[in-house]
Amino acid sequence: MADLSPRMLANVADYFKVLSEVSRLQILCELRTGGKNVSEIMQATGMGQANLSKHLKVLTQAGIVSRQPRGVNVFYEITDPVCLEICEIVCQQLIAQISQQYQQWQGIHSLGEAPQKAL
Amino acid sequence: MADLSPRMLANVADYFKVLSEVSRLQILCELRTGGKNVSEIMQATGMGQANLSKHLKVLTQAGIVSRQPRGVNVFYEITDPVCLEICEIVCQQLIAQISQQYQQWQGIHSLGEAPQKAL
DNA sequence: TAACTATATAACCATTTAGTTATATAATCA
DNA sequence: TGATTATATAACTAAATGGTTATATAGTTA
Repeated sequence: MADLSPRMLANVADYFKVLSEVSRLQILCELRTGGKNVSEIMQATGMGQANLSKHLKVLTQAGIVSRQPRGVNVFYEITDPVCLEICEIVCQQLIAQISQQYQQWQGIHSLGEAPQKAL
Repeated sequence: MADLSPRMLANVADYFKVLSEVSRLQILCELRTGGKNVSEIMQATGMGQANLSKHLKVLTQAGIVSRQPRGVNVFYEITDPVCLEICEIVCQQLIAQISQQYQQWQGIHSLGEAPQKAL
């Protein structure tokens, strides 16, 4: 954290809040491989139309995706690669946590028992 | 995002949710330079005692900080450097966004006007 | 053991927000 | 222009959550 002003902390918190909903992460997952219009995202995620529209608005206002009307459709695209970057980092961190917990569990249960069995 | 299972998405969302509150970011800021006990964090942040205790529980359960009772006091410490790493990345991203917006604004307002004045 | 201090928890309130339903807007086509 | 389709918005409900106050717990000291 380069800047520690309350203002900056609030902005960082807001950014994380946008990424703290499964529905919005789903949308970003679908857009990873390229932009899509609303109907395509709706079909891919199975979300309701109004709900999807609201989440897309949140992502757009956060500057994470861009909105481009194209005739009848509206095309959304990820404009902030950082969001995917930090998702990736968090994924790896969570996997590391779980792996670490398992190793601790294994260590506890191998005391005096047959440790090779678990492998 | 390496894994895209709904389970993993939910875990990622939960991780971001922990970081999506100013109070918890404040706590992490205070712990950046080293562990502190509750009283020290309370004084540094000005948070209420019960409120602080709840936030520390959330951070602990997320595996981001560790809890170590030491006599009467309880010592908290960051155990997950990834949380600071991604905060830093988001900070830089937000600064880049604002800088970019300013340059766009500047571009618009320099059309036909004296562009050097703004500098 | 009693008093004191540090921390955690319970109960409560107010606010926020995700999802749904219904409606509005805007573009296309007949 | 009217009908149709795609997207956005308004209104509402239910659930989650941050902050506060009061109380409980646990370690320390007299």
